[in-house]
Amino acid sequence: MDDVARRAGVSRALVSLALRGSDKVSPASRAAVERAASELGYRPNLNARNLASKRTSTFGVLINDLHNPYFPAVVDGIKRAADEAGYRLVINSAFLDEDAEVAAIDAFVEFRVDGVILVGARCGAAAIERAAQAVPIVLVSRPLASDVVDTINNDDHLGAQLVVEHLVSLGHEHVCHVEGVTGAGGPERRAGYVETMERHGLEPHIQPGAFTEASGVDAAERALDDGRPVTAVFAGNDLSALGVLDVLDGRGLAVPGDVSLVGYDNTFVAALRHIALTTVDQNRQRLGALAVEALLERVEGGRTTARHEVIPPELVVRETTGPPRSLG
Amino acid sequence: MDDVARRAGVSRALVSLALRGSDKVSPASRAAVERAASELGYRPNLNARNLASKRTSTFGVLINDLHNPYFPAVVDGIKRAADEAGYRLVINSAFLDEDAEVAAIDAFVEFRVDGVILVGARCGAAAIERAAQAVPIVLVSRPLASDVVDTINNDDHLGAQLVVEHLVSLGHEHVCHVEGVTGAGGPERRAGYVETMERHGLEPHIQPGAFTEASGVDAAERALDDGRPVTAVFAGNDLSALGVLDVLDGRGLAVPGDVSLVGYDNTFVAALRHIALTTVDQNRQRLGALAVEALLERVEGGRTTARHEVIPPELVVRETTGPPRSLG
DNA sequence: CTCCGTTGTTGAAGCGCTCCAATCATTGTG
DNA sequence: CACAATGATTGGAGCGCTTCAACAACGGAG
Repeated sequence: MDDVARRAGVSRALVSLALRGSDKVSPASRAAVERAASELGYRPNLNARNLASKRTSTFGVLINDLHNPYFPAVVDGIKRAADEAGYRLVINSAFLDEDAEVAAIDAFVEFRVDGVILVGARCGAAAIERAAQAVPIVLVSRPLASDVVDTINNDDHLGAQLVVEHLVSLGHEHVCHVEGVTGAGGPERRAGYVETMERHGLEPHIQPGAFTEASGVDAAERALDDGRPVTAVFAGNDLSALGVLDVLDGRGLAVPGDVSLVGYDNTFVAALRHIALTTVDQNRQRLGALAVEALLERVEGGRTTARHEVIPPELVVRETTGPPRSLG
Repeated sequence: MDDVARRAGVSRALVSLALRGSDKVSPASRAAVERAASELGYRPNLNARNLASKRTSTFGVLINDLHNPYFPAVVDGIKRAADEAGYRLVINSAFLDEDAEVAAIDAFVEFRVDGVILVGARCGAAAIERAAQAVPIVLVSRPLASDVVDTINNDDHLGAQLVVEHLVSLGHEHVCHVEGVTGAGGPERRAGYVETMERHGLEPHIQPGAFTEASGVDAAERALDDGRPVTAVFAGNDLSALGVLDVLDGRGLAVPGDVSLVGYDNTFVAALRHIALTTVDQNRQRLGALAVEALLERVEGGRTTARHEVIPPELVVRETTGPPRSLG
């Protein structure tokens, strides 16, 4: 930086101002500085800048599992909103390891990011609230009743309701739900399912599961061997729906001819033409954008109370749902 | 840090040493420092540390497109190797935008990361080589004949050869290849296909395409309407294979009964039981691990010449390949 | 009892930037 | 023509850490 200043014939302070586009720099010196900088191949040192200015203009984004096709769209939304607000992003993934998650959050704190977005974090609430004392934190896709961190979630209860309404309107009465016990939103989806079924005077039929393809396979086999009639399956997420689909195929049951199938999340797999799964879209881009908005409110707006946002999801009807055979 | 020093009754310098686990600190003062630090909730400032020590112990990882299911496994391998070597990771994604890619690389340089790993980067070679003057760079999944950056790739030529050998050994003579023109590795796969076909005295049949599902659909339709017989399709990657699969399904052609199908990459989609696509595994974890290794050789080993690694892929036979109907 | 090698500890000098108060140059006003 | 107001520029302090030469304390060898 000294070199740049000397070469441009100005002081270091002016170089700093010019390079950051301050408006109190004469066009002449700005040009001189820019020429000198590019001739010297000068790159400002972010560490020094962050240290001196006591802010990083950076948000940390922690993704619980990079492998999960659910996340990219959320990060997409975050990225777009952050770009617009002039913030940089630092992404990290914990690959499902809780300790790694906490370590990653700590790293964000040590780096002094201006805010942290946790997407689908699995780690304990205590660790999160502790970190929240040092930096604003917003949780996406993980409900948490806290008054120190913000949360942004889709309305899982409503999403499940949409699914059941759709199936019922097609004429289904025997809708089985493959729940996602541990996963985020699982309990809410289940509750929405049960409530809506009962409102229509139908008997809930729940098979335990997780948010994986394998659990979908198990649940489907149990459901079909159970004895109770099943004309439609509402899987807890797209991945488990694929497991169900496999079993249906394997048993020669046509979809949606014999059994209708619905997933949740609208991941790109559901959109593959060869699968064309009816599912629920959470509007993940919006989820990400709202997370950034919440952070900005705290960082630049000075908000200190927690904000808990719940946005409505949308049913995406594709080719795995239709009227039950008896009506067909 | 001053507070910690005072509370522990030692100097700031000693706090620094103790917190980084130096071995020339007495157990007594180490304990005192650690207690003081945790009581005060002290978090070292990474920016200050990086500035003072002139190294960050961090590698920057740039993923060309977060949405592509190809990448997570590579990052997984990188993460594991970096952890082991005591390096932190900073991940970023450009979402297919070349300018964003260059900007992200610049950001890595400004942050003074110790090394950069570009996974599937699309941006111009010039930009990469320029950045390479400031920081060691290794390219994964993007061949580039350069003597300033390292590259780590799978042997696409060999992979294609494995595919053709597999199909030929099943009895296929009419193997169509849906190429991936622009994508990384596309040309090499094509060349491997052509060469192996010709070695077996078979006539190559190539349909242009890209590495997307939609292009697979188009290519498959063209191939089937073309007039030439087709008993097997070798798609450039898994995604385009899914497009092909959809067309085959739509036309009532059984897979592999009427037509065999092979992809490339072994993404998790290929492994879905409902799809069970025969494909080629690049050993992406290894790719990532080798990238870290290459970086370490430069950073800690002082290597300055370029290293170009090509690792052999493996055929993964699932359920979309079988003997052609005429032999069945 | 002195001298020296260890081991543990410290003060101070940076690292490369930002930011503030102070300075200088210029223009407009009565 | 002096004086204030405005705009452009600068020197220097300071951000929170690491590093290194220098120093204190201490036991063992001569």
